[in-house]
Amino acid sequence: MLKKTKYLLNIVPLTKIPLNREPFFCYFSTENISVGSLVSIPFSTRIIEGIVVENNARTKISPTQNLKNIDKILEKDFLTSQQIALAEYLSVYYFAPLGTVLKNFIIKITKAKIKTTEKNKQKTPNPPTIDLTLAQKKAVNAITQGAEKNKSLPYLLYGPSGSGKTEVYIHSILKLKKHDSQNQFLVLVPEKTLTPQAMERYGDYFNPAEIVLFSSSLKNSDLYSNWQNIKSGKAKIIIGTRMSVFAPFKQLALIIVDEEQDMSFKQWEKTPRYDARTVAEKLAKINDCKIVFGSATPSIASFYQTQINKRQLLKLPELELKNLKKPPLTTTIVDMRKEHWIKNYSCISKKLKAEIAYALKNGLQSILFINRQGMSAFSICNNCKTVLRCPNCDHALIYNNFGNYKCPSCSYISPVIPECSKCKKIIFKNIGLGTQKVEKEINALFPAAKIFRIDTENAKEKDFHKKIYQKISQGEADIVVGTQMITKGWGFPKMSLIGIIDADNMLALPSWNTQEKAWQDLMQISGRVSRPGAIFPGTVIIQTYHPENKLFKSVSEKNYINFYEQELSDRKILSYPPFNKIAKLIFQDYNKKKVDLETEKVYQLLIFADNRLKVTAPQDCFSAKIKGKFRKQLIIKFDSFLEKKIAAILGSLSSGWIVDIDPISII
DNA sequence: ATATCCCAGCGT
DNA sequence: CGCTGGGATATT
Repeated sequence: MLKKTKYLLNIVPLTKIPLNREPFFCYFSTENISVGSLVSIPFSTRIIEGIVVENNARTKISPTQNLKNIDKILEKDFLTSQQIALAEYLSVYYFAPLGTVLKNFIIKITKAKIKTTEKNKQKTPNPPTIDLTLAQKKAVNAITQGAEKNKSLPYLLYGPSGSGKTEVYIHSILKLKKHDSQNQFLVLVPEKTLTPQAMERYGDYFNPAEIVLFSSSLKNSDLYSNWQNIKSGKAKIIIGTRMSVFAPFKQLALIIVDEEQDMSFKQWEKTPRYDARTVAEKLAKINDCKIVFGSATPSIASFYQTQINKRQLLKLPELELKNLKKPPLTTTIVDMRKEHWIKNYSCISKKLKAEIAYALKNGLQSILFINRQGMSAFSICNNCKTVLRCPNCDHALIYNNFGNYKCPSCSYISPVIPECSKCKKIIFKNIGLGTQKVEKEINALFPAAKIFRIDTENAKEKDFHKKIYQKISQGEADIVVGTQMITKGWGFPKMSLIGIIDADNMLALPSWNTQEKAWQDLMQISGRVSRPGAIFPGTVIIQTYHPENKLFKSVSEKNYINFYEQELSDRKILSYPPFNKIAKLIFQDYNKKKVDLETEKVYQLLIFADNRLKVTAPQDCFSAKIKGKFRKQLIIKFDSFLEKKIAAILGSLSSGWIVDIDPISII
């Protein structure tokens, strides 16, 4: 009689396990289940999910110890070995528990209905016949050269908007697809760009059945069926947001990171705080495939890589198509200090007012960009000058037109007549600008103009974007006043003027990459009036109280290299990336004293660990209190040779700490 | 998630 | 001395 064989499995439970412990646990199973399988296991008093990371495991646990049996097999071969390798990399690099990381690779299994749209998908692609320019051909050749040996460096495809980067992507894919029809291609795009229009472009060249989207905005069932199609190899072109790096690729041949400079590739709100660009590069290594980063305004980090020969630069000149010539774009910097000399105290300069008037007269449209919603930045007590703050978050409250004050951080709304926390008086003065204030001023200046205001305040309505888009393109708006939201994607043929009302506001927050962010935003906004196919010359007016800032000069000249070199030298002086790495450590707790003690303790620990380590003393976070929790942070700047020392400390931090590697901001 | 362990703080 | 509540800790 055969003795019933028991197999040992090492399994990572999909839950938070402290970093300084082994992430897996050992279980018995009657079946030798393959690595990557999804199982359920008894864990303490509950049943949870886990991923098998080793089978036939030898365990250090003595035979006398009672190991539990796994509960059941949920799905064999759920994750590929490449996915597990990638998860392990993320866990180490970002100091995130492996179980938490693996959760990101799990797609909720739903009974995906067989799509009846299958018939729809039979439409055959209809590739336009376009002759690639010499530069485009060169880029395609570089990217696809030596399809069998993939030891090539990552590429940076650098070309202005309208230089034909997408054609390079598509033709590279076509070529590699021809080389091996089983090849898969990942196109990573920023969150805001993942639209049906983005897919149409690819739909012209590829059979729609082999293109899938991958993003959290998809319905669960769609996401799961796309996930399965990627896994089976049926899906060849995967277009998706940052989370797509976690997809179960079968035979990945090329990764494209489009709009590489976009900050939405970094997940900063929750663990793992990963950067899809960093992860994609690792993904390319693991899958032995090629990777291309594309941008019109590359990130400093990426361009620096080309300078130290870690990335290969491919340049595309502006396309000069006969009937799609870009109209000229003039960028003017307006010194707002001079407006005061001519007794203009409005937030609209004389120059901007004249340009708006000109646009109105000629039936053209304008955008006024202001980086803040509401009527003002903050409000102070008329009597004692105390700033009106949120009781939960300590954040300055923002006045809105309804007479009450709103917390931008936790959605607290004050009574219509709040009182000063200090002197109990009820009169407040609004300081600074907001969308509502600008809207009001414009209304006063141009009472006949049709004005649209776009900010998170009114964007909550369903299909708001679609409606607004339609209204603007039908000419129902003369002037659009808006925040960040208006910067992406849109292009209207009659849009000819952009006014940046308060450019200084973009530089107000002191972070290591504030200038880069402002540069990108300004370039992005300018792009709204200088699109190929636009009919009228574009005008950009930048209003500032600091016209001497070199950033504005680079922007008005559209000189990336100028900006890059200036910024790089500034960063070198301050030991910021790309010369050093940054880690942001935040500790939060309801008890303020505990926060003070804990942050000070870790601060001491860090500075005693190595005196070459640059650590800032504990400081209040930009939002010193969020939802009742007090927050303090430490910023570490470190060279890669100190990584091990840092790792030892970061790995042993108590719960309550948030670790953000390569943070998007240090405030 | 939750049972359990640990210990400060307190009452007898 | 024991009881209790809260926080930290371990979970195979």
